[in-house]
Amino acid sequence: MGATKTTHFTERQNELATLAKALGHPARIAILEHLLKVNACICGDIVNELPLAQPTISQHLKELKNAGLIKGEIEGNSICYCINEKNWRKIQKIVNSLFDKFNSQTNCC
Amino acid sequence: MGATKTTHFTERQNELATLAKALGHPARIAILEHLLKVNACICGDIVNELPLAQPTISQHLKELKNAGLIKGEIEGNSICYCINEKNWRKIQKIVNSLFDKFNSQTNCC
DNA sequence: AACCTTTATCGTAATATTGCAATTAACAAA
DNA sequence: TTTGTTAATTGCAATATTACGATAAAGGTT
Repeated sequence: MGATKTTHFTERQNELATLAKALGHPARIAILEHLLKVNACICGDIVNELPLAQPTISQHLKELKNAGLIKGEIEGNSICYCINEKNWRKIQKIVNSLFDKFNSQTNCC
Repeated sequence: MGATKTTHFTERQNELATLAKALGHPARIAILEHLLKVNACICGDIVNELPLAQPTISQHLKELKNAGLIKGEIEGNSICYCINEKNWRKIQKIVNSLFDKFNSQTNCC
């Protein structure tokens, strides 16, 4: 096979996995960190920052956008990407909800 | 191509991406949540919990173990899996170090 | 209009992931 | 030793991801 059996898992499990997957590539981490660093959503110069071709960057930006991590606004003939403020903290909470489930008191080994 | 260009990114970016990747599948989220729920590291009955064949579960467990999220200890002829206490919080911190970089004051859009 | 700049999309090749049947390995129990 | 139980490994098919050249689309500039 190879196809992920998403239907067998809960909505929440799939959502969390999808978010993690979006973060699961160094180029996308690098893109996010660049956006976080410059704060102002400087756009296509991400291509100059990273050692990847323009279509590849564009593809990664699309995935980050689909995951809700970033947003892009048209500005003249270029596009301004930046952190999706509305979702960022929400996604952080979703991720932490998994990590916070751990209780070291009752862990057996 | 298709091969991820890990060499072009920092150690940290690759580490974070690898961790996120390990979390990037609903089956692995489900396995982690089961381990978190039962607290005692009940072992191979994960296979009974999830709608996946034993070799598939075994493979997912291996990936979670490689990522440092869980550990497995031999106990008789079965193996006891549980959350890797030592790494769990550390990994949570690594993930949060990304999310905490966001400063809504200076975000432009 | 013709031209340039910027970004998305298409097409395709290389590689990685997912899933499982079959088998093996390791150990316990009879 | 033989048998049973549990989990890892192997081998392979199906699918997904990654990367990029070529091209298209959209808007600005002259």
